[in-house]
Amino acid sequence: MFKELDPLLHSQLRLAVMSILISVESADFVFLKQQTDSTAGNLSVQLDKLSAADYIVVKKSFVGKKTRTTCHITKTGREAFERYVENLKTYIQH
Amino acid sequence: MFKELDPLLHSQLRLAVMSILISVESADFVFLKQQTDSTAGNLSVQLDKLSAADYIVVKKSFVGKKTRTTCHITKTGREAFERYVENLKTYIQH
DNA sequence: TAAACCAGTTTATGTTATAAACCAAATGTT
DNA sequence: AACATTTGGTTTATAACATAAACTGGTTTA
Repeated sequence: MFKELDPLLHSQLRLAVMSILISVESADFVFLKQQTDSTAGNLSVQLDKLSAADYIVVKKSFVGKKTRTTCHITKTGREAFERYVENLKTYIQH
Repeated sequence: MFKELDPLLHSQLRLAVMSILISVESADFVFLKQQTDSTAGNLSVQLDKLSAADYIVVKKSFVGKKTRTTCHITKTGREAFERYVENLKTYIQH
């Protein structure tokens, strides 16, 4: 009846991050922080978790002298997100 | 952009319970346990939380000599669920 | 009358989400 | 130049949470 909800995605901030990353080639830390209205600490932790699960890839580079952390979604991440959304529908279709 | 997700509903088991209760007049403990495939302990705790928030009402009665715990959703609960679903759509519509 | 069962509740524990504190480098201010 | 502030994060501490395990109180069965 009810399908399992991937705990990694069933989290407000991680879901928001994935929701952004699924519709964009890549997004940097500052952009994600703005869009999700999160604190840097929280975002940093959640990006780590998503990247540890290979749902996203995090790249660090420089723009001039400033560091830039860029994220993009992986195939695994995209599939997990799609599955999460499908499974979620078993809860909210009434 | 992303709407807040009611933490009380953003929980797999509580969401499943509310999902059932929104489409039925009432449901008893044993039925909810079966449908959600949860343990009695977990279900008991989560029903308490939903009822503490006035999202559901829990009634205890007897059927013969056996106790029966029956639950039904409240107006508050119904509204919270509808809002949760609407807010969730800001995350999954892509 | 003891064992097993039913319908739950309470308690203990590991996990999680989150904020607070921190850090290093760059930039602005006097 | 020196000092403060901002930027772009990471690490750490903590409170809340989800969950399972243990327990309870009554009931049926052997």
